[in-house]
Amino acid sequence: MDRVLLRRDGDGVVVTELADEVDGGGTGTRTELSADGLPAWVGERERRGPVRWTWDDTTRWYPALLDAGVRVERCTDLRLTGALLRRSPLADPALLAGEDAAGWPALAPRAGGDPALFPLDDPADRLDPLAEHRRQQAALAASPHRGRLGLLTAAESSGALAAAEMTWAGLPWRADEHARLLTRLLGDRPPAGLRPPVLERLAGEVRAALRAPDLNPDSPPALLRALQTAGLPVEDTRSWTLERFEHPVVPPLLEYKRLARLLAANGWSWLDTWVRGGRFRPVFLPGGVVTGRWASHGGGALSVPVQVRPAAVADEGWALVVADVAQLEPRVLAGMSRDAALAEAARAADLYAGMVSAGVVATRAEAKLGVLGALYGGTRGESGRMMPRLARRYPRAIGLVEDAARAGERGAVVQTLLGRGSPPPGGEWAQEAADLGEAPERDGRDAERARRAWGRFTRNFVVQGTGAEWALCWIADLRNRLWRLGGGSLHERPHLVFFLHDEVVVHTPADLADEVAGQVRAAAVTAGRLLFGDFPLDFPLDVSVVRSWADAG
DNA sequence: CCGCTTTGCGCC
DNA sequence: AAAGGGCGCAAAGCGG
Repeated sequence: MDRVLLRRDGDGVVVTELADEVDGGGTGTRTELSADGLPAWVGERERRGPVRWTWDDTTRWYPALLDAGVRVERCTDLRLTGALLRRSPLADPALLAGEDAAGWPALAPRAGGDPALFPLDDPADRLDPLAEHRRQQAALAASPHRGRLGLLTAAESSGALAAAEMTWAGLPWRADEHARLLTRLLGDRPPAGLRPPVLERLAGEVRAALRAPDLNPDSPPALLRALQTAGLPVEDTRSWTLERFEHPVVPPLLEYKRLARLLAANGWSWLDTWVRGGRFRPVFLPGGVVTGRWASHGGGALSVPVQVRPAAVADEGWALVVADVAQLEPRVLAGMSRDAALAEAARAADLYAGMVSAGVVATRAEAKLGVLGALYGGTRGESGRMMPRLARRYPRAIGLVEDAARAGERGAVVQTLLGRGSPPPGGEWAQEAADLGEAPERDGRDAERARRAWGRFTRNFVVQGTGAEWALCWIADLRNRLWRLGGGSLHERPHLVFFLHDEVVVHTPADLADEVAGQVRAAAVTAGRLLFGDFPLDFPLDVSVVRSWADAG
């Protein structure tokens, strides 16, 4: 595989052919290009044969290439792979140290919006991508688990390409459908600063039921006081708290909260801000979550409510292929722990049903509670009562998450199957996480509680993180399969438009939709093999071919 | 007035 | 005895 390094140099670009071997280390042909000339050069080189483009950060290079109609097959995103290697217990930190090494972890992705290829004073320009590449190759080569880390870094980089392409293509979004939906639920769009009619009516009902004529139901403290004055013994105003009470205020208040949430999160101003030219274009941030899940920026992409999904509609003559994995995390746990009994339950399309038929638990609900408790560290109530039974029937799986929890409690770092390391306790991420939670530790009990909380985090980390690795492999393989299905440029072929942890949406010409569905399944099989080899484990998908996202599932 | 924190809720 | 993971976002509240 040829490897070509790109780096900015003043107003231009320096392109260097690299030898892929570490020791070879030599650099070959060096070409200088203008920024304008880059896309054509990349496109031509890509057509000539397989290349792994090596650059500091995909968000700094790829959007401009896509705008110019150039799609690349593979890359190394040094920002992302460096972050992986520097935190991985499978890589030697000494090999990653160097003069400009400190700048790499600090490098932030470019959050889009700014189409300029070369912004002024980019901190990335003070970094040396060739030196960083050599450090990373050395760390990979010296790792006792070179294969796993190599797969992980390749998958992470593919994810960066997929993420950029998804933002570029956008999720098809019918603003007219969305507006119709809002009007149906909320009434006509009000002038700025006023409530829509339906909310105004519900607010009136809430005020009447609480005998609080001036109440602003959007203010939690005011609402709490009004509820308490009306005799409701509540300590907060959450919906699930209110649900427990029979009081005339509850139905209109719950309805008010539901609709106020819709207005605030996905109302008319969301539409104005985030939908342009029939597309919703969130920015996806691969590796944005410590576990390896993606984060997102803009428009709340990772929590598009079911309520507004009717507005995601394929173009005329096109279809959406929506696919999600059933119970990804318990299946991944079965694979990484090589727990044959849990894998056997996972043979069924519904893992929880598989547990029932194996006689482990009596009902599906119990199975789900027990499994979620094992993944999250829930030990209270019914979830906790299931644990001994699960531990007896699935000793390897439960043992793996228990070990991860104990490791976290004693301050050790844990890792995913492919070697992503958990953040160290007491480190930056841990501080932020703790700050969001409780007050500083004051005594032994608080310290003990914090240790347990960290154990729950590391317990979940190994499973959530390995699940994210499966999903990365899935979309990386799917991305290439989709490219081979069609012809023309990216937006003329079937292409990914959305990804959410264990779910993908593909926008495709309608006549290719069934083929796309097949490729989505084939990619899932590939992902399972890449992570778990020939360990017998199913990842059943729920795949729908639909016009609107709302019709999936 | 701004910027940060808190609250609550959407997704997995 | 108690013990539920990860995010993003908007509005209200609060302090400077």
